[in-house]
Formats: sequence, structure tokens, C-alpha cells
Amino acid sequence: MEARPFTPMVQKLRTAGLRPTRQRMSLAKLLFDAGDRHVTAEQLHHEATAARVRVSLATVYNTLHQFTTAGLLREVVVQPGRSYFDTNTTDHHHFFIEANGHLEDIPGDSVAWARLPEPPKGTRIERVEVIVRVTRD
Amino acid sequence: MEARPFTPMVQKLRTAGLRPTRQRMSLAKLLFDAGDRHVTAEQLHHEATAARVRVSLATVYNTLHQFTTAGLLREVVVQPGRSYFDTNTTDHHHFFIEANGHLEDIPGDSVAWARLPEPPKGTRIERVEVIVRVTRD
DNA sequence: GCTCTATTTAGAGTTTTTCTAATCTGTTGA
DNA sequence: TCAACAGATTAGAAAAACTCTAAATAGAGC
Repeated sequence: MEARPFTPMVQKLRTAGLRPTRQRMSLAKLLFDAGDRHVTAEQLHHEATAARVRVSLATVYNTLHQFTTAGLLREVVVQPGRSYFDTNTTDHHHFFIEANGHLEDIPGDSVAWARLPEPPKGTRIERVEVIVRVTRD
Repeated sequence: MEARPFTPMVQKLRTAGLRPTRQRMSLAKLLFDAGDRHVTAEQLHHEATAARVRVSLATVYNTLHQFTTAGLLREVVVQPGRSYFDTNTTDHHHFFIEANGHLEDIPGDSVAWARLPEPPKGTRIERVEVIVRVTRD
């Protein structure tokens, strides 16, 4: 089915220790071939369906989590009861427009600290996440 | 039932436009009489039950949301599928220990910015939230 | 106490996500 | 090329967290 077995996407999946299956390839294309995106599982599933790709919702969830574990995606939690997956895995932050549930990237270098706290004893900082919640005025 | 109708807690609820009912009083006591806390609805419900206070889970949810709307609590979203409610409503941030789902306050003045981004056109900053995710080392 | 309205409640419903167990599909090696 | 096997996918059930509904209950003012 896959004509070019050494395509960058195949590499990307193999490097992550994931077999380049039809479903994973399709989802990866939807996710990574369109610039920086923030999608929910449900959204991605709809997109796949719209693109005539037959994937179950369970596989969408599996794939999103596998990609996240592999460092291909970042999970963003800003709203109760819903996870976003961000294709931008570089150091950056987010605006969150509560009104419509829209996320927008803040480049990493747009935020700089003058002071940061020491982590609690016995722990080390994994990541500092900044969420700027904004409202329409 | 309530012997002292002008107790600070009654005041607090009245000021928020909420009748000081038995359930709200009990939950408020559990929440506010023990210093800064981060609780989930489920946790608070268990605590109430343990304290021999009969409250339904629906009322716990209602109350937490009413308190949040009234500015008596702050909702903190750091984990998919679970909301924490923080009794500290002053300007501050959080450490999140992923391993055990534990939240810890970072005083507001422990964080200072050297640079913050402009909000997107047509929006204004509501709140800047910093979550420092830490791991045990 | 009576009345009115806010509040509480049990239980059903929703939404998002995970699990299960059966089926299918890449991959490897003969 | 193909058999075998482990990994991947799937439908559907289940779980988890929360919300809704409609009926019962309880504060508050008279």
C-alpha cells in the first residue's frame, strides 16, 4: 500500500518505535502536514472520516497517546473534561480564549522570567507551562 | 439549626448571594477551616460523608461551582478528566507533582516576568497561570 | 406557622476516555 | 513468497467525571 517505504513520515514513526500502519500514517499526515495545530481526539476523528480514512475513535486515542509519549505531540490541558494535542513540541506557551475554546501558541521567547521558584524538596522541574487566559473585550 | 446567624461563614455565603444552607455551611467549613487546600468534587464528597454530613454528589458539584463563580474558590485544571478546586484565591501559581496528582501553591511573588506577550487582537488578559510540572528525582 | 422560592436530591443522562477480547496486519525469517 | 507471530485495530462495553431533570425539601419573610 505504501509506495515509498523511506518517506520522512515512515522514518518519524519508526524512530518512535511505531509501525507505520495505514491508520498511523493517515493520522500523522493530518496532524503534521498542516503546520502547528491543536486538536482534540474527536476533532481528529472527524477529520479522518471526512478525508475518507477509516479509523476507529479508539485508535485515534491510542495514536494520540503514543505520539505524545514519543514526543511527537504535546498534550495541553486547559479545560475540564477535554484534552488538546499540540503538534508544536518546541518550547512554547499558550493563549486560551475561553469563549470559544481556542488555543493559540505563544513562542517560547515571548516569555521570560525574572524570578522562578525552587521546586519542592526531592523534585525537579520537568516543564514550566504558562497559560494566558484571555477574553474578548 | 444554626445557632449563630452572624458567624463569618454565614456572612461569607450571604455576601456571595448564597443562602447559608446546612449543606453549603458544612462544605464551606470543610473547605475553608483548614487552610489552603486543593480538592476534587469526589474528595470533598468523601470528606463530607466521613464527617457524617449527608450531601449528594450533585450538591457538591453545584456548591463548588457556585463558590467558584462567587470568587470563593478557584478551579485548577492540570490533569485530563479532573478538576481541582483551590481555596486560595489570591494571586499565585502551582507546582504539580504528576506522580501522585498533588498540587502545591507557589506564592504570587515567587514568580516575576521579564517579558510577557501581547494578547491577540480584540482580547485582553484575564489571568496568567503558571504550572510548574515536577517529577520526583 | 404559611407561603414562596431557592436548594437539594436520586437517579438517569452525557461526554470523554479507556478497556476488552476478537480480528486483522506488518514484519521477519525460512 | 509465505507462514507465523507479535503488534495494531476495532466495535462495543465500561469507566469516570460531570450535568440534568423533576420531585421533594427547607430557608426566609410575613
